[in-house]
Amino acid sequence: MTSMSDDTSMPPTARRPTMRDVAQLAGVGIKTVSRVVNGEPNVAAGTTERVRRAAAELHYEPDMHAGNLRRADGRSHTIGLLVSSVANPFAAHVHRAIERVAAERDYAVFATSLEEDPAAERRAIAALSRRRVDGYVVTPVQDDQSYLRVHLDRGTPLVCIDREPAGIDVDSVVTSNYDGARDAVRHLVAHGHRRIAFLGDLERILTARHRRAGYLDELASAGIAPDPALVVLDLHDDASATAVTRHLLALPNPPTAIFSSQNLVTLGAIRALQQLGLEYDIALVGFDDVEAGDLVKPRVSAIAQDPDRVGRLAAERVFARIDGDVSPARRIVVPTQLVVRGSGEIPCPGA
Amino acid sequence: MTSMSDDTSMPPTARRPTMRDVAQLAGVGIKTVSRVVNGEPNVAAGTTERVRRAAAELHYEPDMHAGNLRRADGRSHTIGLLVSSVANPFAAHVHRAIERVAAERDYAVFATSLEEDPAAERRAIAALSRRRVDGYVVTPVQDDQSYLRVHLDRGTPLVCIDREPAGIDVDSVVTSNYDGARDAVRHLVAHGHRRIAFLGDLERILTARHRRAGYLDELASAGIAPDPALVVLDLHDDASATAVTRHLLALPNPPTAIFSSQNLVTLGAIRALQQLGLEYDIALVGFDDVEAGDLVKPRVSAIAQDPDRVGRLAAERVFARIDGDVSPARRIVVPTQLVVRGSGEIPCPGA
DNA sequence: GTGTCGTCTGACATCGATGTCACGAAAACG
DNA sequence: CGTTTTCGTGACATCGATGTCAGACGACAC
Repeated sequence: MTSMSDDTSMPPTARRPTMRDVAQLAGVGIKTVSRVVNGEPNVAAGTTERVRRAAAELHYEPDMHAGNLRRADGRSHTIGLLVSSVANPFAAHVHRAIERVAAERDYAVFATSLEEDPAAERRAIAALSRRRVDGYVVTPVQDDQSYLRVHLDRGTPLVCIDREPAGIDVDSVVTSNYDGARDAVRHLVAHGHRRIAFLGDLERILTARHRRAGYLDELASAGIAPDPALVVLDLHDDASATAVTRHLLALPNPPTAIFSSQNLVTLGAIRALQQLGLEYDIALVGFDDVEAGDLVKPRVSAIAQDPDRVGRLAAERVFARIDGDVSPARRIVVPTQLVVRGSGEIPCPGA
Repeated sequence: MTSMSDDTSMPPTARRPTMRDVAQLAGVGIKTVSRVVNGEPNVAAGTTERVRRAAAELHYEPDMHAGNLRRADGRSHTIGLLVSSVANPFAAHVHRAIERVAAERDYAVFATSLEEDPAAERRAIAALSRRRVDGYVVTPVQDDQSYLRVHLDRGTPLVCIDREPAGIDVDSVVTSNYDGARDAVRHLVAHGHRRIAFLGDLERILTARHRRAGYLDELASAGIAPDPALVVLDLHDDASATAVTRHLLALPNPPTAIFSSQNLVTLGAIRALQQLGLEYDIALVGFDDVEAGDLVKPRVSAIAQDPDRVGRLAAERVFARIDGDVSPARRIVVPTQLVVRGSGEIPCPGA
């Protein structure tokens, strides 16, 4: 007869010990265990020791959620992060920066990808609200965030990143999209270019519109009339960017420079230039730096963002609010930086 | 006298409504609200409607944690993900894939970066355990995961990704590091190379050791005696990789090809080659594809991993376990793919 | 008209913890 | 030495929800 009643390997699920179990084993009241676990004062040294030993023996882990139910401040020590996609390099670095700040305070971070879907934004907020997060860091997708006011009124702070909120008055941390775009265009103009193409991201996205505005305004202040044929909007992946770039360069009167407004679009443009063998003839500045941008030839000039700083500042704002800061909403602009590497300094042939 | 008692903008925190509030407003018992919210049967249509209206009017959101306390299955509908860094492109894509599977089941994902710190692994597990996650997906950092057995025994499943677990018998989803490395070396040998340098990641990391083993074994089966001078280990960033590569190429008898075992290291090697003007003379294959690898010249050949598949499979395993699957632990290997682009096909000059 | 049944509903105990409070013992005070 | 304080401790109510159970009611069969 083989051992059917094997004690050590059979049980698929052992019950998770509670404070009561620890209390019983230590021979004390449940409240005393609570005191020891939470480091409250007025527990005899010997008692503390017994409780600790019992807790360790049972591998006891307190249930934060049960505790929060009764606890005065009711904090879940959890925040929620909503971004376009956790796989997007910019968002991923923002995430890492936020996590770093959160870790210092023993906060855990829920991350959710919205993929530019407005419905996903509401769903994600609801899901996190049911989990009672203490605060949100959000890349807004919807046109209007006023539906979030209820959460704010209940004391759950929210900070917007990358894009400005609409309909609510909350802290935001944004990149200087408009000024950055102007910098890019000014740089190209300074190298003699007047026919500068613009490869824009989805117009649905606020920052894309800001970059377009910067492009147009800088052209205007340089006294250059924009050529509608050189302005292409609503690009969001590199394949379409490649196709569009090839098309632009095949025009009878092609651009001599390109300002691409987003990471993937920049990669697509470079691919087109390489295919046509024009990478040393057409100037290119991209918004948002590309990994390995200094290994491509010519090396890629870019308007670099600072995701690390965006994330850190956003996290600091949420935690300040969680800590009770009730000062007026702040709008923090993180400047971009023109990274000069080569592709943006190709001079205009005619000039 | 200005309005000091402004009702609409003053209150910093409004109380969050509970089921009791909804019940009161709807004129029903609290249990009936619970029934409606959870879609339980046997509630009159009119009552359901009144409750719904009351809940909507108060913007009621159920408290999942309070519910789980009493609920029979006790699921928190939350899983934890531990990776090297959420900013690492490989991990970020794994994360996205896991999130996709989780979203289908209304699960939220906690992501934590360990940065190869063994202590961080234990801290993260403890933090998530206190939050009662239903499962873990972990990139192990510690040498021994047997301390996790308690969690497993309590019915919280764990799946390892990228690296094999040690000391516990759980599902794992790993890349074919060893075979991938052999593929890389075989490819270089096929192009006539015999002096192939190896740029290895931190030896502390299991996968790094596997890649090194693959490198050595493939050399051996090609009848090539490894030159210790060409094997450099413990590289983890691109600056040191650049320096080491420059050093190797300055040797009296330099390598004719390089196999770099990790993303950042590959970038560093390319930089060195470009600085020396040798990028068309020295063959290079990198483990793990680099973004924009097809825009660099020569285009970068690589052993590509499939993070999307790794993430999806890992998530499927965790959820299967959460659903009660008690079949033996499975080890799933996701194959790598050799991406031929140019840098790896540079022939050996002598041959 | 009466008994049985299914539907609809709410009172109450409970989940695992913390906040309040009261009590006994020891310490500090006069 | 009596009295006030402080310390150390546990009983109990409570947080916001769900599980159990019993009761009210109307429909239906006899």
